[in-house]
Order: sequence, then structure tokens, then C-alpha cells
Amino acid sequence: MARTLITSALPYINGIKHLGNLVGSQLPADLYARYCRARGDEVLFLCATDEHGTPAEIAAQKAGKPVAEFCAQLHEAQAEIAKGFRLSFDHYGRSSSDQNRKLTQHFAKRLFDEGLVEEVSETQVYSETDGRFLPDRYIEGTCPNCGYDSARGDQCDNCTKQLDPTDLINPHSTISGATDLEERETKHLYLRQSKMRDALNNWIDEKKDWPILTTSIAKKWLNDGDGLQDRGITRDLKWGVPVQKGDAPWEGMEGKVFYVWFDAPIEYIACANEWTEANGLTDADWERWWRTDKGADDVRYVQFMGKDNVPFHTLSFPVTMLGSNEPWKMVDYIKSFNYLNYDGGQFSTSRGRGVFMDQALSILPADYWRWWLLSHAPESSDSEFTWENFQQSVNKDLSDVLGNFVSRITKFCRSKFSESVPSGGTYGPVEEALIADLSDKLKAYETHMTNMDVRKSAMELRGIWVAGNEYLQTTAPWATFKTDPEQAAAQVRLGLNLIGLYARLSAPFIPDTAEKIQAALNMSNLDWPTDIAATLGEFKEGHAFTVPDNLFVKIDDDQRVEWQEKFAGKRED
RNA sequence: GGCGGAGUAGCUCAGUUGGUUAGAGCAGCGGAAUCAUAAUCCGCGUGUCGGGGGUUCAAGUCCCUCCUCCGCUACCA
Repeated sequence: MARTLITSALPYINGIKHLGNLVGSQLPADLYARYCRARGDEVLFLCATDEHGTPAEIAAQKAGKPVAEFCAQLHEAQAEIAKGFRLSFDHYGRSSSDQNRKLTQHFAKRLFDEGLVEEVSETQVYSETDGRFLPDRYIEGTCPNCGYDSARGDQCDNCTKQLDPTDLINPHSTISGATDLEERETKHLYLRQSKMRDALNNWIDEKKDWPILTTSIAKKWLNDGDGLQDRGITRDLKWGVPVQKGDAPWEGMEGKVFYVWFDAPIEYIACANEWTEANGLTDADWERWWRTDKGADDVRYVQFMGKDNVPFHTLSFPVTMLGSNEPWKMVDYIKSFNYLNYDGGQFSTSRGRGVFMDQALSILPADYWRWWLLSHAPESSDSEFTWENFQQSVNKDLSDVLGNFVSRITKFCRSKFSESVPSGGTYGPVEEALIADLSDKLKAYETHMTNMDVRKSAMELRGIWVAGNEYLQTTAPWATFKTDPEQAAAQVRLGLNLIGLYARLSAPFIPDTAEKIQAALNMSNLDWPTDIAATLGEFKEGHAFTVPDNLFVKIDDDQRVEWQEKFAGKRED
């Protein structure tokens, strides 16, 4: 049995994510996980909240809560919403877990022992009022170049000049507004990524099948300018994984934590350990997914992420794993996504512009969103959400093409026969042609799903739904019934069986709807079809069913207008 | 500035290694049907493939140049 390990980029803890975040990683990862399971793979699908770093501390401060408590609450909130979207993680972990703390400290020790960690002394800006060192972007002041008065410490938004925080005139903290800033000496650990440059280049050169978006970003960082730069992996913060050399203290690093981008990817591994502990399994049970010396050599590992995450997954994290000189399972395929825009602009968390995951679920069921987002996934370029498009697509694809198909055939059967599969008649050339057509379409659908071509998969699935309507239109059982009720029974029987086929094939995209159909049609399972002809003979004569409520309610114009205004984004706190 | 991505029908997008009259879905128009959520099915597209130049028997597809949009640019994550 094929074994597939799937991880989705970790959503950051400081708030509810918007639909662009969802479609860029977690949702397509879920689609793929569900498909792999349906095809019989053994799947481990992991995700977690990414909880450390300055933004989390500040968000907690604003909320007036201790950061640990704040993170615990938001973790629960995100986990609940993930369930609402039917994201089928085997475990939804936390980067602040004990497992991740231990593993992160372990990796740090290994990297130190391999000569890949060095201590660097540097000066950073400290704010007495805030009681913390300030990352460059939390410092604003007047740009020495163009005079813009809200230039950030790393770059001026007005003239785009790269800056150093110390360049700014009248610098102040964006957290408190404090101006009592001073430069302080502080020591940090640097990961000597530059030493791994050749190894990374070789590793990436092997990945001939990766999307250009993925490899071009990696190659650029590896070879641009002076090549891959070393990177600080510690921070002067309280909230994070304490800097230790494995179990032992790290002299000179007291009171510091690892940089969030160092410990977050390690959580992919630690999450598997969280999963085993939560389910009473052993270490061997997670190691067989992650250690090639302990059974993971036959695992295929696929990561899903937005394009902004690519450098960390193609470079920093691989340095951590390869540099440890331990047999960790490396990623086999990285599926990266562009951005989803909102109605002519970007989604904006700070301005409350766009639809956020909790809001989405409060107005419509998950399947509506899953279908639209996946069928419009930003694969080849950025894509665009508009309410008109959303309304049209969802109404047409889900209500008219699929929902109405189920409705028309079940209701016709009930009115002319009964709520059970009618007997009589036989399948002839038209039915054989349909079976041949569907067999081709199934093969195409499977190919696209296997290749993670999300939009193409959605289009193919839709085509399969359309084929059912075409069949009914061609054979017209309502007309056949008047002259040849026996033959009409055979046509209805096939129509009902098509519904069963659709439930199986649609489940990765719209799992709730698939289950509704399963219940209404009295299906014992939603197993993947291996043979169209056999699957279309599944419901035998006399098999009882119930006519389901309409599977999808249409979005009307009033609703669309209301939502359009509601989410246009003034600012809601 | 550098790097990367994108600019194809009203809208959202496909277009493999260059090769017959440039495609799909939606919207629009016409027709059929009336089982069904006024839901379906069939037919209908002369769009300077961002502009210009070049290579070629042949370019949306390769080269040069220009324009526009977006992302990244390494202490936000």
C-alpha cells in the first residue's frame, strides 16, 4: 500500500485566516489527502498552528491576555473552524507543544555538533518602554532619503529604499509609540546555511518535476548575489522554544528563544509525535513516517503552501534536516500556490477586507466554499474572488448541474414508480456509450487529481456531472415512460446509480454533500469506483432510497448584494 | 533597482516539446424539452492572443525591446 505524508503550511496564530490563506494551503492539501485515502493510500495528514514570534506576543498584549492563554484560545478557535471546513487532518497540532520544544532543541544540538551553528554578536534596537528588542518592521520614523514620515525600519514604503533602523530620523516603536530607543549589543545563533549551498543545489536539481514557481524561488535565493546567506535562528523574546543544546543549557543564550521560522517547520515532525501521543501510539508509529532508517523510505511526502512560504521549505528547513546528518524523510513534492485576491484588491486582515474563515461558515455551508475555492485555485497565477462569480459558479455548478440532477431523477422515480430502484428493461447502446464516456472521464479525473491539478480536476468532475444530465436529456425517461415503462425503469435505474457514482467521485471536493447522498441513497460506503459499469450496477432493483432535500440552496441577488457590502472592509474589530 | 509570475472572447481561465480555420465554463442570443431547485439539453464566438520588431515554410507558443499588474527582496510570519 502506498504511503503518503501530507503537510499543509502552518497558519499563524494571531488571528482567523481569510479565504486566500485557506485556498493556498490547507484546502488543496485536504483535497489531496481525501483523494489519496479514497484510492487506498495510507495517509498521514498533518497541520498545526504556528504560535511563536513577536506578532503573537503583541496580539496577546492587545487582547490583554498572557500569550500562552491567548495562543491556546486561538488554537482552539482555528481548530474548530478547520473542522467546520471539513479539513481532515489526522492531527492539528501546536508549534508550542512539548514535542516540538524537545525536537527543536535536539536539532539545534545536532546542527551545533555538525559545525553549522555559530554565535554572532550584533547590535539591535531596544525599546525601554516596550521592554523588548524591536524587529526592524516595528520601528518607524522619517526616511532620510525622501522625507516620508512613516518609513519602516527595513524599507521605506514611499521611495522603496532599503533601510537600517538606525538610519531613520526620529524613530519610534510602532507598538507603543515610544521614542526611548537605544542600540544594544546582543548575541545570537546563526545557522550557517551557506555551508550547505552545494548540497541544497544538488538536492533541488534532482527535483525535475517540481513546479517552476517552487524551484525558481529556491534557485534565486541559492545563487543570487553572494549566494545563500547565513541566518539568525534565535530571538530576544520570552515566547518561544528556549534556546538549549538538547537537554543542556546553552551558555550565553539564557533567556532567548529560537526564531519562529526555525521551530515552525520542525513542528511538521513534532506534530506526528503529538498525533501518536494523543492516540496512545508509540514513537515507532510516528518515526515510520519521518525516519528513513525506521520505515519512512517508502513514504511519499508532499507539502502544500503559498508562494511566500517557499524559501523556508526549500532552503532553511532542508538545511535543518540535511545538516543534522540524521536520516530524516525529506519532502518529495512541493505544491505551491499564488494568491487569491478579493474583488479587485488584496484580502486585508488589518482593514477587515474580504471574507475570513469564520465569517464564511456563518453565511454558507462549507461545501459551497470548498467547491468555489478549489475550482478557482490560484495555481498558474493570482486569481480573483468576486461575489458575482461566486454566486454564478456555485448556483450553476452545485445547484443546477449536480443538485438538480439528484432532484430530478429521485423525484421522477418517486412519482412514477416508488422510493426504490425500479425493475425492468435493460441497458442498451446508449448506456454503453455513457459508460465508455464516463470511463474516459474518470481516468482523466484521476490523472488530474494525482498530479494535484486542482482546477482541472474540478472541471473534469463537473463534466462528469454534466454527462448525467446529457444522458437524461437524450433518453428522456419521462417520455419513454408513456410508451415503454419497462425501458423507462432501466433509464431511471441508471440515473439513480449515477447519483451513487457522483457521491463517490465528489467526496474529496464536497464531503458533506457526498455524505448526504450516501444517507439518502442508502449507500454502505463511498469507496472509489474501480469499474464504471460495475458501480452503475450497484443499486439493484428494489433498493430503497429517500428523496433528499435539495442539496444546495441558491444564492439570490439580495444576499449577494448584502454580503458584498458587509465584507467590503471598513474596519471591524 | 534585482529576481520571479502574469497580461488570451464581456467575466474566470486552458493552451504540452512552435504546425491544419485559437479553446472551456459562465454570461448573452436562438431552439428543444417539461422529470427537476424557471433547474436541463442542443446550436451560435471575426477575440489586433498587452504594444512593436525579429527568427522560421509556419509563433499565443522561440529571440529582442517597450508598457501594465502582482509577489518576493532574506529581523513580519
